[in-house]
Amino acid sequence: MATIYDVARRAQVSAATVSRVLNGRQTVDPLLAERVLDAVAELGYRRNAVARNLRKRQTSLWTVIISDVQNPFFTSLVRGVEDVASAAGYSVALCNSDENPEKESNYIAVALAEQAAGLIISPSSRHIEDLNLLAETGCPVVMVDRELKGVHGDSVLVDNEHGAEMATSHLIDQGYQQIACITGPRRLSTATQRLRGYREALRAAGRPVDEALVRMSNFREHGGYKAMASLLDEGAAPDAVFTANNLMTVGAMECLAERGLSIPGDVAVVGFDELPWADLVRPSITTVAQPTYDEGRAAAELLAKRIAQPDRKLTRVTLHTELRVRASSTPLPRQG
Amino acid sequence: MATIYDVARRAQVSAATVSRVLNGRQTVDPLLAERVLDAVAELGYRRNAVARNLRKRQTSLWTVIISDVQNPFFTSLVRGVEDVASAAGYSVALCNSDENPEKESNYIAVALAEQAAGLIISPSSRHIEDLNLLAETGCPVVMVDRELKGVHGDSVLVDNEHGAEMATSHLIDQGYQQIACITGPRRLSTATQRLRGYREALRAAGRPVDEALVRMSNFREHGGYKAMASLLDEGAAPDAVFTANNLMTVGAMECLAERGLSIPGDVAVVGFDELPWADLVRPSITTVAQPTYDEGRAAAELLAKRIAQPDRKLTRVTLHTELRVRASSTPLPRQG
DNA sequence: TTGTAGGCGTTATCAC
DNA sequence: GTGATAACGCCTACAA
Repeated sequence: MATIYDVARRAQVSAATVSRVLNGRQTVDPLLAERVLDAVAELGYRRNAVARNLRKRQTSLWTVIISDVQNPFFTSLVRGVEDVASAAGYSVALCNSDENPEKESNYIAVALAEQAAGLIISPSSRHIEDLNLLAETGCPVVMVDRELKGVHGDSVLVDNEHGAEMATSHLIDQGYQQIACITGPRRLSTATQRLRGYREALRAAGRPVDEALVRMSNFREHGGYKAMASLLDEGAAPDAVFTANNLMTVGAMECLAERGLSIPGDVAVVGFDELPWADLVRPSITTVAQPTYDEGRAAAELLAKRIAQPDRKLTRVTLHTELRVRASSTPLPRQG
Repeated sequence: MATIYDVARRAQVSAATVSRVLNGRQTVDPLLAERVLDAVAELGYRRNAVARNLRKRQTSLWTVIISDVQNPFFTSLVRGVEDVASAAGYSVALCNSDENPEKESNYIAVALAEQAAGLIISPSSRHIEDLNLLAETGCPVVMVDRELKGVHGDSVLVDNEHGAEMATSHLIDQGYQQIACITGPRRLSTATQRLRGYREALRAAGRPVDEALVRMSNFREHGGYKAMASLLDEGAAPDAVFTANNLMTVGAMECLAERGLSIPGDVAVVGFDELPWADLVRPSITTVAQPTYDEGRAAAELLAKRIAQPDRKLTRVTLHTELRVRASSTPLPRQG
């Protein structure tokens, strides 16, 4: 590979001049600039980003750590991040923690070692210290989807509690009596907030909260399946269920189908998060929809702003969810 | 941030010794090693990967460029890559070209500038020269899913033609007469190979290939929708359709549903690629399934091998597809 | 405006 | 086995 010195020699200027031409900040004699550009083209010179990063002590790479690449919620979010990032001149490296604390920790370490310019993360565990270390060394951290108290960073969330309340109230309004809830692991703010919304809705309607109707699972498809099975097997006899994320909704529905239970005839279903191709699934599923793409955009915008002004006040953006009523929770109008 | 010199000073050794301890290749007096490790812990020292990469002239980062993060086919593939990569001590940075040649080109340039240790790509355009440049500078390239002739690199493919043939023959066997085909853009090998398999199956059955029944679209959901609409509107009157990827299958089905056409009663459907949650979709869809996860693994294994032995013979791995017959192509057993 | 020179943090090559 | 010392390729005071 040609270096800046090779270019300099060929253009008969100093390496400094080459650097200046390439970075375009300072004024350079047009004649020299042209010679440099010619030499660059002739040699096929490409700047070594590693050397540049070492010298400048910073990269133009953002690290994005999401907790599940296979969940369409996150991939849509990533699209939002990418669009903003590339408009702002950054590249995005996506990492998949797979809800695995060890992998997450690993990727945080890589971001630190590689001097990432910024990190956007949907935390799947409580690596508060690691994240703060990152922030201290000048790599701003933005949390998305999930909150992690004690981390010095901006965050983008949705009104989880409100969304869960809407979902549950809707089931109450539809006349269901034994409404179950399948939520995620206690360590994740989304899981606990959605559970809180469920409880709040019951309380507001004067209903008791029956703990036998609540399951904490793992936000994965199989987790939803197992939780649903456990609800049915242990005699809680739900006539409706609120599932706190999209993959668990799928799992729960598979469990119901396997047992020959009809939706919503035997058990009604409302899920948090949209499912892609919702229109191909029968029955179509009532969901609490999040603005996933916009969450990604918002996170990226916060990151870009913080890089520009490191001492900016910490901000927390909350976006809104929306209840989309479909067939899985509306028993009356029987389809022909 | 502490540097290696800070550690050296604290441990009262030279920087070289610290480096040796950290890299563990050479033998170091256990006493000194312990002092070094203590100093590392006390200072919270973390090695600067950028400096290390500059000096070693190589990274431990793999770049993976896929053409659509939102397509579950690719996310599953990425999981395969990740598992092998992390076992081999590499980190994976995922980039989404979004079937956009410009974005792709950009990410290739980044991989080059950042001195990636290797690149796995599902090419969405014909940047043959860029990829060869990469390969020449010591960053091996592995192509996956799609073939790009003239690129110096290994590749992992599936038997696209055979899969398409199975799909089409199956429709013929089921008695369909007017079998349409919706495939992807001509520049992608997957699109042309699957089209070829479709034609081959018709020919083998002694059927004419009616070009009015063929559409080349873009491998996206909306593309499948439009192609299906065009088939219906322009009077080709298909009674079955073979769609050459998963997203277009969804689009085509949506189009059929919108027009009140039943599947498979009015039009049968067989799609290439599995759909996630295929069991929730009604009717369930007959597909040509690919071993997506294994494709990722295979690509990663080829990359690891090539890094170990740069002069290894170029190899091309072909994995097998499998026809999974479901309800969308089997008219007879009417479901109650 | 241009060139010289030093350093970003590591690792590799020498002597010792 | 250990310690100086010189790169790796680039950017940026500073001097000219």
